[in-house]
Order: sequence, then structure tokens, then C-alpha cells
Amino acid sequence: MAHDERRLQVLRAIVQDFVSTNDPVGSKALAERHDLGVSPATIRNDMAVLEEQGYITQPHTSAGRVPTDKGYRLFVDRLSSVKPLSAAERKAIERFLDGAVDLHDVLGRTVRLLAQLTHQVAVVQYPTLSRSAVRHLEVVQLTGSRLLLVLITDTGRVEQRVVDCPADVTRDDVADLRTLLNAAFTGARLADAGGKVPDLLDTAPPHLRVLVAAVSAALVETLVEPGEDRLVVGGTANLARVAVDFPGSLRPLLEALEEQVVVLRLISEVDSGGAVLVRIGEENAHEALAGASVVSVGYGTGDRALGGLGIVGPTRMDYPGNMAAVRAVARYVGQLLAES
Amino acid sequence: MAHDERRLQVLRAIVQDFVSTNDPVGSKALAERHDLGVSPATIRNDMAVLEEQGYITQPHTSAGRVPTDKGYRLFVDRLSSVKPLSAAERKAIERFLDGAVDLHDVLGRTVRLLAQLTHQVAVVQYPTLSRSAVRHLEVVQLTGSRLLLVLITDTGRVEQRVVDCPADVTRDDVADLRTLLNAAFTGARLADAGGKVPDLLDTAPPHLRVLVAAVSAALVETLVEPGEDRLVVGGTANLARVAVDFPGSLRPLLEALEEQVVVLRLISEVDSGGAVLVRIGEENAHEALAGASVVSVGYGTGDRALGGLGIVGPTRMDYPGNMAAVRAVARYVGQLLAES
DNA sequence: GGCTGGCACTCGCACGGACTGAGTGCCAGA
DNA sequence: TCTGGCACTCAGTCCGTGCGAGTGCCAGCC
Repeated sequence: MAHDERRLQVLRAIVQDFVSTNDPVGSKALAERHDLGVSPATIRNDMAVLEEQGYITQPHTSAGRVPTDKGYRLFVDRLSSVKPLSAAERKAIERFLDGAVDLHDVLGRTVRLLAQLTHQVAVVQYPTLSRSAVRHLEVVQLTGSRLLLVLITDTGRVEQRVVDCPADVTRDDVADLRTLLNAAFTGARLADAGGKVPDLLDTAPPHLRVLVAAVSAALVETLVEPGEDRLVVGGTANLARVAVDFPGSLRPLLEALEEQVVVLRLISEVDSGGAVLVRIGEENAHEALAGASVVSVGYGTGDRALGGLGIVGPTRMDYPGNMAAVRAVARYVGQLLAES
Repeated sequence: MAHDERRLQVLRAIVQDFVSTNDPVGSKALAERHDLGVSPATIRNDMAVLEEQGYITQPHTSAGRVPTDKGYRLFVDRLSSVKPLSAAERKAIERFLDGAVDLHDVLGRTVRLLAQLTHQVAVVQYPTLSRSAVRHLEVVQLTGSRLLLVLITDTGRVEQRVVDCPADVTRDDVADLRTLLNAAFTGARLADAGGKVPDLLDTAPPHLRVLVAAVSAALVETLVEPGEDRLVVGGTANLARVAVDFPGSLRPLLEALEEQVVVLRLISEVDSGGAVLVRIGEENAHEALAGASVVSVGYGTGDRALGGLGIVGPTRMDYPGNMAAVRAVARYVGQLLAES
């Protein structure tokens, strides 16, 4: 029906205007600013229907309309077209990320870049350990019985863990241990590492068994520990800019961002197909994020998803633009990590 | 003169009351809440003098008085006594920091702890590389000509850097390189590393010279690079709580906190004698911090300062309490790092 | 049947005046 | 040198009014 079609145009126009002006939008302004081909009165009728269906709402009786979460959802799903990045923006991404010197640097730059492109808070997850493979394991002796185990993954992540051994170990033991560990684990996915421990223990020379057991335990623990899925957050200053969209206070949101676990869950639940995921307002489940939207996507090398990245902002945000930025940055980071 | 003495008591009372209530404090309230032994009228005379001297000011004509930066300065320097931490707080520090599993973890816990104790934004600097010593250097071959150099310091910091070599290297070369590097640098202060490079180059076998040169260059670069002085920031949610103390917006402050360089300079300029440093309002030089105070102190093992840590908050803060907390945490972190 | 112009109605908000009360400075007296 | 008294100042609050944006509804038109 032609009706429905026009009503959707009206919804789109409302979202666009509201996002850019932050004023509830009325029928008259809408008719003036958009070529809808009908009079304000007709738009009013459409708005009444849209409101009844729950896509828009009025803050108070004599005000214009504002999109609801449901309205934004419809907008994102059916009304927004892909907004390609400008050449300048693509250029900026390259310029910004090239010259990064290690993983820490790459992710630090990524988060700043994303915050700058979207004017929102950006979050980037470190490549998940469980999906990474072992590039090298290093054992450094700290004292007689304390060893430092250093894990280097193929994604460039470096993790360390102090291991206390039951007894003093010799320099030769350390060297043997290093050889054994690398033979067993190098190239293996960390997710599979746990399964290799029994084999390793069987083949290890008896006098090293205890040592190998202690060190493998630390290794497996390192990757199982969910706290080890790190997160980089940046651009919180952008929150101050949009403070007006968060009545009450920014506090719950800032707290949620510090509570890495919460954000981690959001960011790491990425679509396996590589699509950009948008969670709007109440869809976020976590209370502190009820007034916020999260745009996230997985990044990876080739077919392997390494982690997630995305942005957090008010529900009143430029979804098409932010989705494009998030996707572009993820793609570029994926490439960058594949090279190294 | 007894006069001066009482005037200082009045200033102290004003600071204490204002910090706890955030209301400009008047002569009557002061006389009621503190045993100054004189009438409000007398206090008014003292206040007039204090105002003339620039220690306090009135937001508007018919309001009470508020301390100026200069007033807080006098309070910190002469009027505040050390406020020992409660047993519960000491206990909390121990409980919080024990069980940390690596340096990253220690500093993460420290920043959270400090934010929680002081209800302010906390910042902790990673142990400065230049003051650390090399515990171990590891070389991992990524591809034929790309090496990953991993530096482990005696403070538990692990840094990595990718080194592109002019030509392919063999496995034996890598092993030799590792031995050479560790022989030359292990145990040396990183600040002295640059000076050891020429010697190392002289003694290195000719076929390894180019390799050693490339890798040493990367090493020296890593430690010279000031960007490598990392920072952990936490408790920004506390800013929202004290938003009222920052009239314009939190934005400049949040930006300054993200601009690590700015904060780094503040935090790393610590007193060599180990005293807690307080910078109040305008004393901070940096514009965005004009309305903020910074309380910082160096932490270290024994006589060696490794880095700085501290808090950032509104000028209206509990100086004695925060100074005590910062000092206690720094002391504990120093111990913790000395052990490992 | 759908669109449009007209119209009465609602209600948030900005403006302005009056009031209140906390706090001050000053002065005369103890 | 301190104190009580007193006149004065002025930010914040409350309240009433007017304005204007925006709506819903209805009768008429295509």
C-alpha cells in the first residue's frame, strides 16, 4: 500500500531530523524540510498511526515526535542505506593506523581513530586468546624456583605469568622446558592447548614432569581466565558532548564502561557472518545501557574472528555513518593484523 | 600574634566545612559548628582580612565564603595534619592488591583501589623504562627477515617491538643474537643501554653486525620513545559525582585524561624525597586542569623511584585523606614490585 | 477513500515582579 | 579587642501571565 510506504518515509525523516537537531520534530517542520509531497495535516495523521504502532512518541502533549527504540530499530533495519565513507575518511584510517609499532599501539590507535570518526566512545577488544595460536613460549628464570612464562601469540599479543615451582630448577631444566613447551604448543590454537597437556606430560622426561605440570597449568589458566580478555576504551570525552542525551547523569554509563566485563560481553558477541550488529536502548539488557546504543562488529584475519570492536553512544546517533565507520575500521585492523 | 593564629583556624574551618558541604560558608554557621570561642561578628572581621589577603572569596555579595586556590594551598601546607588510614582501609589495600598475577594486573588493581579509596579519578604510571633494568631479552623469528624483540624488565614490564632486518636470518643467527644481547644487556639499566651498543657492535662476530645493529637500534628506540611511558586511568565515573564542581563541562578534563601526555607529565614529576605532591587549580599550568587538583607521589622499590601515581579531582577535595591514601597505596605497590 | 485547510485546544516555557532569607559591613558600646 | 545590633544587598524561589509550537478533529474537496 502506498500508505505504508509514505509512513515509513515519515519515520525516516523524523529519525534524520531528530538525530541532527535533537528537537522533537513537528509535522510542519517535516513538511518544509522534506519533499514528502503531502501537507502537514496528512503527516499528522501518519504520525498518529506511527505513534499508535509504537515507533514514535511525544515527550509532552504539545511537542513534536521523537523516535522510540522500536522506531530506531525499524530505521536501522529497513530505512537506512549504507553510507560510504568519504575518500578523506578512508585516507585518515590508513594514515592513522599505519606506523603502529606493536599490538598495543595498533589497538590504541584504533580506539582513538574510531572515537574520532564517530564522535562516540570507542571500545576495542584484544584478540581473544582462545582463538589465537601460540607463536612462541618463553621461560625466564626469576629466582631459583620462580619462573616467568611469556606467551606470544600469532596475533602479536604477549602475555606473562609468574609460576612458582615446587623446587629449585637448574638452567638446563629451563632450557629443556622451553624446548619441550615450544615443541608441544607452537602453532597450536590456545583453545586446544588444554588437550595437549596429558600427552606432553607422558612424553616429558620424568625429572621435568613436575615442572611441566606447573607451567602448563599456568598456561591453561591464562587462557581460560576470562579476565584476560582485555579491552581498550577511548573517547569518553565524547560522552560529555552528548551528555544532554543522558538525563540523570553520565555516571552509570561511565561505570559500565569501567566495568569491563559488561562491555566485553556486548562487544564480543559479534555476528559470525561479519555483519555490523546494532543494539538499541533497552535491547542492551544491562540497565546502565538502557539509554545507549552499541554498534559492534568482529574483526579478524581472513575467516577467523579475533575479537570485537565498536562504539557506545546515545540512542540518538547517526546509525548509518557509525555503522560504516565501525565496519571500515574493523576491516582495516583485520588486514593490519594479518600482515604482522 | 593571637590574631593570626585564630584567623588560620577560621580558614581551616572554612576549608573543612566547604569541602564537606559544598556550600559557601557563613560566619554564623562557622561559629555554631566550630569551637572558635568568638562571636560571628568577630569571625566576620577575620574573614574580611582573609579575603583581602586572597585566601577566600565570595561567589556573590550575599553569600558565604569559599576558599581560593591560595587558601587551599595554605591549608595543605600548614593547616592539615596527617590523617592516618583506618585499619579497615589498610586491610583493604592488602586484600585488593594481593593475588595480582602480573604487572598489568597489579597496576589495574592499584588504579581501581585508589579510585575507590579517594572517590576520585586515579592514574598510575607504568614503571619508567629508563629507570628499569633488563631482566631478559628474547628474540622470536616471525618470518625470514622479521624478528620480534621482547624486552622483560626487572619490574615485570614486558615490551615488544617488531624489527625488520635487511636480509634473511637463520635460526642459528637468532640463537646467537639472543645470547649476545643477553650477555650485553641483562642486568643493565635501560638508561645505560645506549652506551653499550658500540661495545657490543665491536665484539659481535662480523656476520651478525648488521643484525645486532638493527636490533639494538630498536631496543634503544623503545626506551627513548617517551610514548612508551604508559599510563592507566581509572575511576572516571567518579567525575560524574563531582560534576557540580566543574561548572562548564567535564569535557576538557576528560580530554586531558585521554591525552595521556598531559597527565603523564603531572604524575611523573614526583618529589625525589618521596613526599606527596599537591598541585592546586591554577598551579597546574595546563588549562583544562585549572579547576582541578592533582595529588601525586612516586612509588618505587627501595631507593629507586619507578614511576608515579596519584589522583585528579576538583580543588574542593579532602586533601588530608587523599594524600594519606595516595601515599599508602604507593608504599604498598612499591613493596609488591620489589618482591616480584 | 484519501488529502487538505481551518480551527479550537493543550501545555511547556520564557518572562517579569514580588518575596524571602542568608549573609555581610559597619558602628556604637562593653 | 570583642560583641550585639542594624541596615543593606542580592541570589534563589515562587507565581501569574502570555506566547507559540504542535496537536487532534472535522468539514469539504479531489
